[in-house]
Amino acid sequence: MPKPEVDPTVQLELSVDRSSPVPLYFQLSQQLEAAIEHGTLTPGSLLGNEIELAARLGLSRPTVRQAIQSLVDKGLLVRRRGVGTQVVHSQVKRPLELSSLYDDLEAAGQRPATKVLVNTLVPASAEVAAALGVAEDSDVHRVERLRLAHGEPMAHLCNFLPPGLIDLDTDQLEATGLYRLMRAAGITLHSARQSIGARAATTEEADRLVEETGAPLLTMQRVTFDDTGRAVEYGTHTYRPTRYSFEFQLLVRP
Amino acid sequence: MPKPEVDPTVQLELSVDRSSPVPLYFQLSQQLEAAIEHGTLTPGSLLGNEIELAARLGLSRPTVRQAIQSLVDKGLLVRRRGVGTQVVHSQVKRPLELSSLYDDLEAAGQRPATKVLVNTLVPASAEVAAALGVAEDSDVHRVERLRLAHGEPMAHLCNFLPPGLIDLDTDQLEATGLYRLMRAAGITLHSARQSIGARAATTEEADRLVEETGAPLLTMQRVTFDDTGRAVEYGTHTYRPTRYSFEFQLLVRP
DNA sequence: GTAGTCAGATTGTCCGGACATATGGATTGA
DNA sequence: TCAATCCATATGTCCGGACAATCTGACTAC
Repeated sequence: MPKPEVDPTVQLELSVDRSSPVPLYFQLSQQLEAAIEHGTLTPGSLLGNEIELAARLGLSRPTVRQAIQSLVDKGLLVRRRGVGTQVVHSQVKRPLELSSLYDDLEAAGQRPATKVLVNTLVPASAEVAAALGVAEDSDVHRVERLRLAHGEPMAHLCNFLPPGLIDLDTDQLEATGLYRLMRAAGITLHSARQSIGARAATTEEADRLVEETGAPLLTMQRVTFDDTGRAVEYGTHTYRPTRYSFEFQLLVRP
Repeated sequence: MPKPEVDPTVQLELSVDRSSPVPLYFQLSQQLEAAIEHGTLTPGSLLGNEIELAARLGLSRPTVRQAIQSLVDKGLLVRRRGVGTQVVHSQVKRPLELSSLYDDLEAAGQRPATKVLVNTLVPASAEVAAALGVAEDSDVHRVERLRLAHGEPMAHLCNFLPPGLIDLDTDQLEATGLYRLMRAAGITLHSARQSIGARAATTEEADRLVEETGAPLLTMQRVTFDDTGRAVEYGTHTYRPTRYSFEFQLLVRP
């Protein structure tokens, strides 16, 4: 008598292209992720065992494991020894990337607008010098931007960057986000140290964001490092809490 | 003429115990992490190549790679094809875990105190029912706590939990954090969806936290899921922004 | 002197196999 | 009936090897 449970990957069209330069494990993980996203692999359903999956695809078990592991790291799958690998039941979306406000807004379908208020070289204050790891009073870029959504101000972004890293063109800054410019300049972002808090708006801050003096503001400070450990950006941002909040998904590392 | 550069791992005392039940790759990664933490492996220094390292330890290259990879995932190491693996230069500390306020405070050396204000069963409101995935008006635990540091209120924590999961003892809640109780009860936390914002304090909120009405408050909402996808906790927290802010480190996933 | 080329070094990907270990259900025993 | 034991199953760990892709630096040609 056959088991009533049917392995859902059997019906799934999985295939790899060995002539492609894309790694095999990556091809597989992308197909599995698409199937989960699309609902073909339903939450809670068990993936067929690794051995058989490898045999069916003509791959080795380590390759299949590598594909599955990458999805486990993303929080989409859970493995249980002696049981199998199953699709996580909850709605995992973004495991908290180093997010750019610009990308966030764009993903939400709100075409963000940016107004560059300041784009100059200034001597580094003690605070900025410490954050960026440069000498005090040495020249650093200072960029101040106002981010708007639906024509209303949403956030005030003040950033400092060490000189020589990137060419800061005002037009480009208004057309896209700072992180995209940095990535386009060949900088590989590695990590960032963030601090999120709140405080009452000063009169100056309130004027910029069309709020009342003393209104609550959401604040974020961030230092971003590239993979050599250099600080490549220091930012102090203020957000209107009625228009923006930080939303993200965390994964518990096992 | 010998190269002036010396492979720092040569001086390092690395060894593995094959009789131990601890996986070999884990033993190695822990020793490397300790060496980085301790400063024996200085930032920017190159790890010896994987082949030689494996030979010296009597391990296979996949095992050594697995150890190194786990540290790369933690953001402590960076690999470059054709170059080698080097210690990241910046100060990586916490890659943002699913943090418990209690643990955070304890790690900061502030012995946190907790006062349980409410610990009862209540019918689930529409909001709570939606977050926890239970029927509206069905019974759920409601726990309200005041977290104090140095005798001053720091945060007000309001949590809802589905029934039957855990025994909520008021004394235990005052002695430790909620997450520890859940882990101790055999619940494996998997992920959480968080939202951080700010708003002005209502009179009731201000009274609880010894603030003025209208003062800015930092707010956090969170739904936590276990590895079966069940929502195991929904919380609405308010923090005094002069006493607390969210600090964490993000890693860019390559 | 400068640019292009080439070789060595190192990680990235992949294979096929072996044994260990935890899980859950079926079998067996009291 | 209920509890303990056994066993099939699936993942976890580990091995040794092979070739490809990429980076660096030195060499060569112009």
